[in-house]
Amino acid sequence: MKIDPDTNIDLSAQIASSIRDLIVSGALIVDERLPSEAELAEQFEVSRPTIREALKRLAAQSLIRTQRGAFGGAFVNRLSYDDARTQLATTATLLLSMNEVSFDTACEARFALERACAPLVAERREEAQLAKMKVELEKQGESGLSDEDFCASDVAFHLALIDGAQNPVLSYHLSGSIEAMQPLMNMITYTARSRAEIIGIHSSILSGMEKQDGDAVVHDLERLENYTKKLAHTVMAEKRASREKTT
Amino acid sequence: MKIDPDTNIDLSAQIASSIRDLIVSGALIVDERLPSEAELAEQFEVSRPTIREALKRLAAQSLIRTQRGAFGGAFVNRLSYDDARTQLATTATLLLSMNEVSFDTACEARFALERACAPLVAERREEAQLAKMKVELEKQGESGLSDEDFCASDVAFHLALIDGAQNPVLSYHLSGSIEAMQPLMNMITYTARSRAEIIGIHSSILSGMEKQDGDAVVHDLERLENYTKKLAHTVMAEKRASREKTT
DNA sequence: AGACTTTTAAATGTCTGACAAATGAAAATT
DNA sequence: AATTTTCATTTGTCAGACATTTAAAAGTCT
Repeated sequence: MKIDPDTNIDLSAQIASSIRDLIVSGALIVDERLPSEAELAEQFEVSRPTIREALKRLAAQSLIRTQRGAFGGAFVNRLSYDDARTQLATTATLLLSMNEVSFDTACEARFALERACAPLVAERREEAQLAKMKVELEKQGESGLSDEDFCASDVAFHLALIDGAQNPVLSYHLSGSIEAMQPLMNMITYTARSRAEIIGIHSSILSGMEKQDGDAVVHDLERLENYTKKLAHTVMAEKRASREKTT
Repeated sequence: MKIDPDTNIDLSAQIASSIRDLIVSGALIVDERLPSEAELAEQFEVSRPTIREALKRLAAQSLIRTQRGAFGGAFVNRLSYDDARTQLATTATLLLSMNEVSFDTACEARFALERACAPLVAERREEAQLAKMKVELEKQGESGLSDEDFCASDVAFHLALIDGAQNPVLSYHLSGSIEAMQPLMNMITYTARSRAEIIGIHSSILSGMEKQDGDAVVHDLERLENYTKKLAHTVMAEKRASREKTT
């Protein structure tokens, strides 16, 4: 193992990249221990701090974990769905906030993805999901509920929905996207939205699932998408009006 | 700014986390310069190597970039779709390889996601996408094409398809998932697959798009999913048979 | 005055060496 | 045999130094 010091890329980035390749390719398997920092430093012919920076890069991606003490070291980490989901939600959030994505575009993507699993969900839904959705639906009807809690319950409702597909890979992709977009939507629309309207649609989704009617669920999700977009347009129009008034 | 040294968590992880929060919350905006490593070390009351490890963690997530020299430093990075896609593909690949996801589950998720954008694609597709898909389709018919190149062209075909939705958020989620899963599928099925069969379905997808017939595209994607699953089952049955023969 | 070159200061990149803290194995003791 | 102590190993953190890069500032020449 050796690294090219002539390029202007960081040594730690190169080393991280070559170790990452070993993990992704399967040459290093889950729970396998990497050589100690001192040994890696020798192998790559760099100093220990450089190796450490490389390992921290990998740790930031949850590719390795480290343990102190004798027989400690860096171990290849089994990437959990939870870790992956957290990363995806962060990335998706930043992608939206930093790239001037229009509300309609984000909204369209979120609902297109959710509708993708509606047929599977309707077919496979089990009592556990239905019960969870019922609980959230009732919570959304409570009068003392804060906007934050309503939003959180909204997210929980939709996460329960997609889990109904019984497909962890699908859940991973969708939950990341929903967790990133729902707060954004909430922030924009909470002033104008009617909880009753949303609860009505949610309730209809639930009954569609009970009847295992995928088409009905798809249709309700379309209604929800349209309602959300309409709200956003209303809010934006109001903002524009009040801005023009002050100038 | 101060950090708790009494917990078991690395100082560099805590510092990275608190800077990450500033970025995600918008307190630090794109292209804003962070204090120099020496200043950060003073603010957080830790040494420079610890600060550096924290910054490398953030760099690994493409949240910051660094520049050497006077007036250099660490800057909040605008997360590009490309960076985000690369990260998602790596994460999704590892999620599949490390968590014993069945082929059917991965395959189902990949096609459910792709079908999600089929209606949008059919409606909005432009000449650029159609042309790109035509090019790939012709390439797939060339007799001298290696398995690797056929697979790469397959990926390119589907990426062009989803780009037809003209929704970068959707493209991000889908391209990551396709890039992760297609090589996996290829590895499993390349021995048994019939290129003619796949090309036939691709060709049908293309004509559906030309006619802006979303339902037809969805139907063809279902055919492709079923064919892929069937291939995988065949291959696995053969493997099982040869294993039993040797024992 | 304007264009070019040189200097310089500031910042990251890397290295050396050291000590602290954790941790499990092995040795010593009861 | 069970418990305690010792010990070696490894990561976590620190201090200080030098190399390298970079752009601004100063200096020089036409």
